[in-house]
Amino acid sequence: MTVARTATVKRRSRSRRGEGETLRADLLAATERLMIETGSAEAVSIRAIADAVGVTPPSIYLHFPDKDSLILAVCERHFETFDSLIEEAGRSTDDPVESLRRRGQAYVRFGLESPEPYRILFMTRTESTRQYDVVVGAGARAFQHLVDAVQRCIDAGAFRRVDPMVAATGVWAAVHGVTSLLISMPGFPWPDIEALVDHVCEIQTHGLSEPVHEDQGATP
Amino acid sequence: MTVARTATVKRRSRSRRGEGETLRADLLAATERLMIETGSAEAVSIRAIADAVGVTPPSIYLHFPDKDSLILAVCERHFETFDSLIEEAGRSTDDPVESLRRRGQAYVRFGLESPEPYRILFMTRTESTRQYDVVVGAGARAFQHLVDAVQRCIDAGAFRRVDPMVAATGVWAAVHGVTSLLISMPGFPWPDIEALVDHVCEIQTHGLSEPVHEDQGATP
DNA sequence: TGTACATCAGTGAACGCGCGTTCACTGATGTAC
DNA sequence: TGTACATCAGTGAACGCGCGTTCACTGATGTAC
Repeated sequence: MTVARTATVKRRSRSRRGEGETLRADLLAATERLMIETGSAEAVSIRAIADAVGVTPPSIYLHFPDKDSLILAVCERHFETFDSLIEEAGRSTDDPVESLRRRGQAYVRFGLESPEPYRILFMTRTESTRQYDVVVGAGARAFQHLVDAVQRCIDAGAFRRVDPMVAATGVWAAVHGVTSLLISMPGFPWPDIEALVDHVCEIQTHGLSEPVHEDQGATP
Repeated sequence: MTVARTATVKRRSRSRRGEGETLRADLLAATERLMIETGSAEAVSIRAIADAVGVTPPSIYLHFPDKDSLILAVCERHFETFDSLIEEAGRSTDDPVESLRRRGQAYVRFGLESPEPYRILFMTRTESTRQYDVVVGAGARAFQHLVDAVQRCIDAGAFRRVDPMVAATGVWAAVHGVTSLLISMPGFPWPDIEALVDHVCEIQTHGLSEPVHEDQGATP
């Protein structure tokens, strides 16, 4: 898929001396927007980005060595947004299980609101060393936050003494699963999304809780 | 990513009269192989397929109206394989919960053994009407099989009386989540894969079971 | 039994396109003397 | 205060490439008479 390039292009006025970096910011913003619009990094061309900003293609190379670096810089920004959104949601309560549930909901919300960044972060194969570094680096940080959240549930006695790494991976797989399916198959007859996300979170917390439990609010 | 095309190409000998359809089969096989090798349908070119089969590009159009149709035909075949593999695994036991677990394990196995078909079936946005028809048509059939399997667990009294549609979607999301993450991020420090898949299945069955249960084998 | 002919299963060359990237350049702007 | 000049922030044109697809054709093969 390729995005239509406008025939009449509005020229961006040249930056004042010493303000060349403003173009860099504009390029990042335009690339991000086009990535969201087209739905894939491959479909966003250097020419389309240049057009969107009102500049000629070669000027992009004044700020990024190649196209990959530009796409990667956009992904990096998104990973930071992603991590801080989840952390914020997790901090909004003192109850560790409820905190984990809110993290899960924030995760799905991020994915559905920013499907293309989500796709690039979590749904495309990370091949190049550079992409690997960015995604795995930032991703490992975010993942550690999740492991900590699971550990707090175990410490509070709400979860069984499972391996927190495995449990956290399972939680991640569950929220990623629902997010990525909703993104990939918008035409599928999904049940109510909110109910589905609640169910997924409930299964995780119930599944990880002690086998016998009566005060957790699960109706028999 | 593009696959290197061999310089010296072995010519396929022309089919005998009335046996033109054999090229069709060869094209499907070669396309499937190239899709697996390159990791994406976009990266497989008409020219590369023609080379692989030992034929010139235009002859492909004798059998498929365009590239999309060829790719789609490959996906269709894979969906049938996929569905029958899962069904076979599910039928290998009479216990409905164990049957569901085996389905989950077969699902992940299929994804890890055929990552590129899996990616095309479940991880790329289904946009074109034709792709939509194939994937949603075959997918809906496979999904109904899963709903039935969940329903059997409920009927047997092993699962709570949840909405089987929602529960099945949750199970799907869980196995899809772990499969797609393993495919997308091979470099991530995953825990032992078998233990992870077991854990994911266990969380689903435990999470869906009645809150109070002592004979299900979960260690406290 | 021999031959003209329709048909089948392709071929070879070319089309126009969009792509990432390079190269030599330009013109405004700030600075040194 | 005026001017030469270095530098900054770009431009315009072109490169080679691979792509999907089309078009007019070819040559072997089976069939009808």
